Parts: sequence; C-alpha cells; structure tokens
Amino acid sequence: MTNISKEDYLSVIFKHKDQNEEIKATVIAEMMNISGAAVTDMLKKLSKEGDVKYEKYKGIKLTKKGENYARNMVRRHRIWEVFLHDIIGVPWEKVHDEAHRLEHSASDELIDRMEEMLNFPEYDPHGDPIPAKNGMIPKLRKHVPLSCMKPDSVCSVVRVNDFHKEFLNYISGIGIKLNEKIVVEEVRNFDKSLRINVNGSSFDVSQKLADNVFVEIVTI
Amino acid sequence: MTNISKEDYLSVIFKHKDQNEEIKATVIAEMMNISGAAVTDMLKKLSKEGDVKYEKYKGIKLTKKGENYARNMVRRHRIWEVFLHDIIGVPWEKVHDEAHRLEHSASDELIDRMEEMLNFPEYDPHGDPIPAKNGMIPKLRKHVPLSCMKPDSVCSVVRVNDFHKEFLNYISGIGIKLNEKIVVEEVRNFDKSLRINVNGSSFDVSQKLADNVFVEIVTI
DNA sequence: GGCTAAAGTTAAGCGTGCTTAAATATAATG
DNA sequence: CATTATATTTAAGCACGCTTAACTTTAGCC
Repeated sequence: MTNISKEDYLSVIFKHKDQNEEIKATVIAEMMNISGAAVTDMLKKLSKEGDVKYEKYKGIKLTKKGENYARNMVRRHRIWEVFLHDIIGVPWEKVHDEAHRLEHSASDELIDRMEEMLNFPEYDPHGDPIPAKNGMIPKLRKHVPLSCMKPDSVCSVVRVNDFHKEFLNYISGIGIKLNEKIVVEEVRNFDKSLRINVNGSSFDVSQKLADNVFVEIVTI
Repeated sequence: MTNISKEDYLSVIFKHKDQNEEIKATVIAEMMNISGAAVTDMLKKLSKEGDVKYEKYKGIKLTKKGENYARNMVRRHRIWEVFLHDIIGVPWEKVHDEAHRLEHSASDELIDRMEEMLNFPEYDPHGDPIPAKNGMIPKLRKHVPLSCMKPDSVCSVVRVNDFHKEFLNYISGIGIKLNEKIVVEEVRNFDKSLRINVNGSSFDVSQKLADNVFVEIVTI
C-alpha cells in the first residue's frame, strides 16, 4: 500500500467523524470515487497494519494509531490551505484541490515551518479547525447553517463547506467570506430561499446554498 | 504510466544534456536508483507516447514534445527550490529533496504564481538556470571548477553541484554560498587540495570538494 | 577478426490499487 | 417473518512500475 492511498483513506474516515458516528464503506467509496470493492480491499490492509479496527460486515473505526495518522494528514492539508491562500494568494475555490495534491509530498519539517510562518493558525480558509502538532483541535465557535436564520437577524460567517468549487466561487463572488457579516432580510417559506445582505448588497440565495454556510448568530 | 515516473525519467534525460551528448540507459538507471530493465521498459513506453526517440541498442533522445515536457519539469523543480529557500527558509541541503517531492503535485498555475512572487528568478539556490515559461533558459556566467584556480587568485561562486546533501551542508557551513567571494591562498600539488579564504576565514578543502564548486574568475 | 566485458533487452514475476461481476450478508418493509 | 433492497465481500483480472535472471548486442582490446 503506497502512502498516498493510505493517507486519503484515513483522512476521509477521520473527517467523517465530525459529522456522524461510524462511517459506511459506501461513503468512503463515494468520497474517493472508487468502487466498494476497493474499499473492502484497503480496509483489510489498513486493518492488518493496525490503522483501523475492522470486522467484516460490521464496522469501521480508526485505532489510536490510525487516528493520529489521520489527524496529522488533516493538519497537513489545512496548513497547506492557509499557506496557499494567505501567502501565495490562491483563490478560495482552488485551495482545496491544490492542498490535496501537496499534502502528501511535504516533509513534516516543512509543514511545521509553514505553520510557524503563518503564526500557528487555528482555522483553514474555510473555517475548519487545524489540529496542532500535539493533536489538540481548536474548538469552533457555536454555529448554525445560514438556512436556519430568521428574517431580520444578523450573523457572521464561521465556516463554509468546501465540497464544491462552484459553490465557493459563487459565494466569494457575492462577498461571503469568513467572519463576514450577513443580514437576513427575508425568508421565503415556499422554497426556504433567503434574501441576504452582504457588505451593503442584497442577494437571493437558495436553501441549498444556505445549508452550506455556517454562521454565528449576532442578532436574532 | 503514471505521470510522476514519466516526469522523473524525462527530467533526468533532460538535465543530462547540459553535460554530455547522449545519455546512456545505465546512467538513467543509476540516477534513479532502479534496474536497467526498468529503464528499457519505460523507454519503450515513452517512445510509444512520443516523448523520446528510442531505438533498441541505439540511442536515447528527447523529441521536441519530450523536451518541452522535461524543460517544464525542471522549471517546476527549480522554482520550488527558490521558493522553499527564499520564502520558507528551507536550508540549502534540504531544498532539492523537498522540491523533488513537490514538483509533481503543484498545478502550473501555482508554479506561475510562485514565480511571480519570486520576481521571475533566473537561477535556483544552487545556481542552476530556471527555464522561463516560454522555454528560454538563462545563460550561466562563464565559470570553471574551483579546483582549476591558481594560488592567489580570487573568484566568485556561480554554481554548486547539488547531488550530495552532506556536501552542501558542509560548504554552507564554511560560508560558501552563491556569489560569495573565494580567495585561493594555496594549492597543494600532491593531492590538489586547496587552502581557501571565505569571508575572512581560511579552510582546507579537498580537490573533490573543489570539483563541485563552480566559480567565475575575478583575479587570476 | 575474434573474444570478452559491459551495456542493453527480454521474460517471468510481484505488489499495489484499482475494476467488474457474482456471491453473500444485513437492513428495511410489508 | 418472509421478501426485497441495499451494503459488503469475494473472485478474477488489469495496468503500472518495478525486480531478478537469462539472453543478446555492442564496444573494447589483443
């Protein structure tokens, strides 16, 4: 098993933990765009190497070892993201893919040096927390999807999902960025679309969009 | 054939051109630390893809296509080297390996952006020329190995070979760096070792070392 | 020119990470 | 609880980039 594949599998399993309880093989396959058979295959190898605890038809769980490995990969990825974004000026929507390619290649030494240059950032450009070298993961401010907000409330962007490039491109185009203030002007019940005001300009956004922007409530 | 392997083969062939005429399969094998059989194998594939002109037992030559590909890889590598060295502060002797891992992963866009940040450098940290986006390769100043210098002559470092980490580490330890002035104080005929003065301090260096430091003559 | 050493090639095989198709286990539903 | 749908696993096979061992060509030397 080459490291890059292993790293990708472990990262996917690790990142999923934030959201649900135990990841399904199907989900891994989907996230990585590979067949289910490939997942079963790799799980056996990862299990043999002690990175996941895995029993046929039962469940998939990172071992302590696997979790450490994965957390470090997420760390590497997110430090690259900040570096690319803040230092090199790579635009929001391109940061993820670029970082994904680079995260496997840099030495830990280089990652640490970049982290230092960046002054030990706690969050990546999408608002996701960056695990520290010692394993600590910064807490996120309490946040809800923008789609939950009521009319005439005000909120501030804490995190955005980075699954979809077009989405990131679009929202950055209308001025949404981390810590940006959003005023919810109107919520339409029939389709849950919202009229929001960002930095003085108003835009209509779908519920789907609002589902993927997470905000801290400023005024209800 | 995955890109990374192809890229390595083409780079090795390309870089060799500076020195000799036509590269031998044995040399490729040595440089890449693989068997001769693997080289033959890959040459067939590269030939089929039109990157090298290759005839059994005859010779190995890059096609125009292969040369463009290779030149771009060398470009990528050397821009990474400058970036790592100048921006991130990676020490001289670690720059090559780190860049080698990264050169396969970055997008061309990122490379261009880094080049711009660096103000379109012409030489990498070892003094090797960086091919421009349009394919132009900066000329090197006229230079000779330090080992050719006569006693009481003065020279300036133009380029160093970057094959060996310990070597780079050692020479940087005694103050040798690009454009540094070196005064040759003494040359011993029996072993061709030299006593040189760098930045006020004197050191004895072997011929072997001096063979790998290339200098421009200031005073004969 | 003939012989040997060196260089290069072929053949067979291996580990990796996939694939598809078929088999089997689990979950969901009436 | 039986049946169907879904999830997972197995089996067979493939492309890749290697390896070693055996073979062939070329180059160097007398």
